[in-house]
Amino acid sequence: MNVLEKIVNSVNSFSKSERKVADVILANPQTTIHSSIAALAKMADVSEPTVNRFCRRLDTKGFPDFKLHLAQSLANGTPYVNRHVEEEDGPEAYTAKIFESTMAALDTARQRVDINAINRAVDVLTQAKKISFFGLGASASVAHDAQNKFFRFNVPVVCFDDIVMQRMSAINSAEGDVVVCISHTGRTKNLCDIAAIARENDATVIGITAYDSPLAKECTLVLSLDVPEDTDMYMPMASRVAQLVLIDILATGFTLRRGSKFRENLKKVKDSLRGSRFEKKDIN
Amino acid sequence: MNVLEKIVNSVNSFSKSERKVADVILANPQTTIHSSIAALAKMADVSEPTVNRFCRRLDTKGFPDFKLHLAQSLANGTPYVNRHVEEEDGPEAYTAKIFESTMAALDTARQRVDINAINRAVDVLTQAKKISFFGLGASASVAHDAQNKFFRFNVPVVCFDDIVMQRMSAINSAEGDVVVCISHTGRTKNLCDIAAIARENDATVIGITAYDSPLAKECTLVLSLDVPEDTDMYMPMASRVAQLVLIDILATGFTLRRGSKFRENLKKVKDSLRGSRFEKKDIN
DNA sequence: GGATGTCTTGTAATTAAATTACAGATTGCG
DNA sequence: CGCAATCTGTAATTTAATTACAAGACATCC
Repeated sequence: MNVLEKIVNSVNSFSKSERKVADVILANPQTTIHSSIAALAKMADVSEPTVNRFCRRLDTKGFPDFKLHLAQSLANGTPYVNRHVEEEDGPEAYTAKIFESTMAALDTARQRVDINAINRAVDVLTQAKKISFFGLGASASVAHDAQNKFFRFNVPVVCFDDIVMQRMSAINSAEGDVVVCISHTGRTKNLCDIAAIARENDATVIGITAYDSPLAKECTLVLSLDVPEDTDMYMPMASRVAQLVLIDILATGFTLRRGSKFRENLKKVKDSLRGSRFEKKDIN
Repeated sequence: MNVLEKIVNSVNSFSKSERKVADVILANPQTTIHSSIAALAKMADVSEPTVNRFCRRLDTKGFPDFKLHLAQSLANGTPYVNRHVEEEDGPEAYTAKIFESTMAALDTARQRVDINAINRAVDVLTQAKKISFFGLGASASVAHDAQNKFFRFNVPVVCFDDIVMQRMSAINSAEGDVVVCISHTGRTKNLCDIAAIARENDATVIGITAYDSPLAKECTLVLSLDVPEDTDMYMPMASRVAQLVLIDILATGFTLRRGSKFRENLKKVKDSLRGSRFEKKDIN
């Protein structure tokens, strides 16, 4: 609950002087946050400790902390919370909710992600002789995206969404090869097999999947994104976005590790696309 | 302008020590507002006056005033700012930056997206006889993802990332068919052709692309996502995430339009996957 | 290449602010 | 009316923030 509401709600439990303080604050909250305790005490015609006690009563650590809370209340933000889409939602509602819950998911992913694991993954990827991205179902498109990114780096990279091809590819892998297996749940049997086969053939296996999953057990290195998913929709949504961002991070780490000279190379790749596009001047 | 953005914008005009302060604050803004100037100075490994000078440089009266502004910024709903990855960034830094700039991109996308257009797109999609998703390059994986989602709805859906197949598919389209063309820039020649061909054959063409682009001109309906992209990296990152979220929104709108009975169908699809997976009980 | 001036940064002193401890006042109740 | 409990204010203490100043880094110009 925000502090302003809290003041209004508990106005009855205040003593006479505390109420004076409450009145002044409610009358000019904007002034309050820029006042010292002395100034506010004077405005409310009470003593400074009274103001301080008032702040404590509202579960804040003291006057400065109270001002902080008040400032936030005034800015009145409801940062991203996970909001579920409901049956009767209109377009505005579900659009906003999906954006917000995706952002909330990214926020938790950011907090939980293991930087060390990322760093090690980047290590492994930069030294790879060949990189393979495997995913099935919804994760297949993430694998495709990863291929598209790493392809630009001019390293041998493959991507299969076909179990048979994945299997063949895994069997042919060798030391120095890196296989990235992507699965939100980590419980897709076929993919676990692929990971096992790849490891038997001395490839390094990176899993973008859940900790403690069967797939994770088969991997050399696990990148986990504990993202809450709105299971009501029966579709992987936020989890897959988080996976993509993780791919972006790995790709970025890769380019940074390779140094600035390498970045020029990327520019060349991008420029090479120009021929297939309409120039920007054409349209303006 | 909010203080957080201000910090990011003026990062170049900072001195070495001030920059250290900026980094610490951007890395943990929540902690900052509950810290004393001494604690923050220690975290940034600078002296207390340096922190104070930093605050002054940002047009605040001093440290306490700065904390107030910061608190308001954090509450204001846009805690995430677009931060560019730089050469010397370590894993923590670039990971945080990519997460944050992606969230910032989603935030601007949310604000700029045209709800009416979304609603009409959902209309069109629910009535489609057949849905086709076409994309090239980085957008191909978005098209794949869309296919995966809409496939669950038990509607005829195809997806091609091959120009020839796209062309054939477009030529064979008819009234009642919906073609979704995905391109961040909207300037890929081949895709413009596809859109034109599909329209000539009476299909409805939805473009997930930039306004005023050649592709947009060929479309019946344009869904635009004006997302700022970190062009230094020469890779589509945030734009593609925004596209995916848009796909999620369309898919969600689709299911809601179809009603609750239809949702049960989705559950069935999901349950059907169970056979290919390890049960959750197996691992706990 | 060295000297000079400017800009940055830190140490120590000062000032301002907030908090605590305590004592006086007020109110309610027997 | 008197006692107890609660409330409120004064003064002392502590804590935090700011200022003043000096040392160091850096660039520039001779």
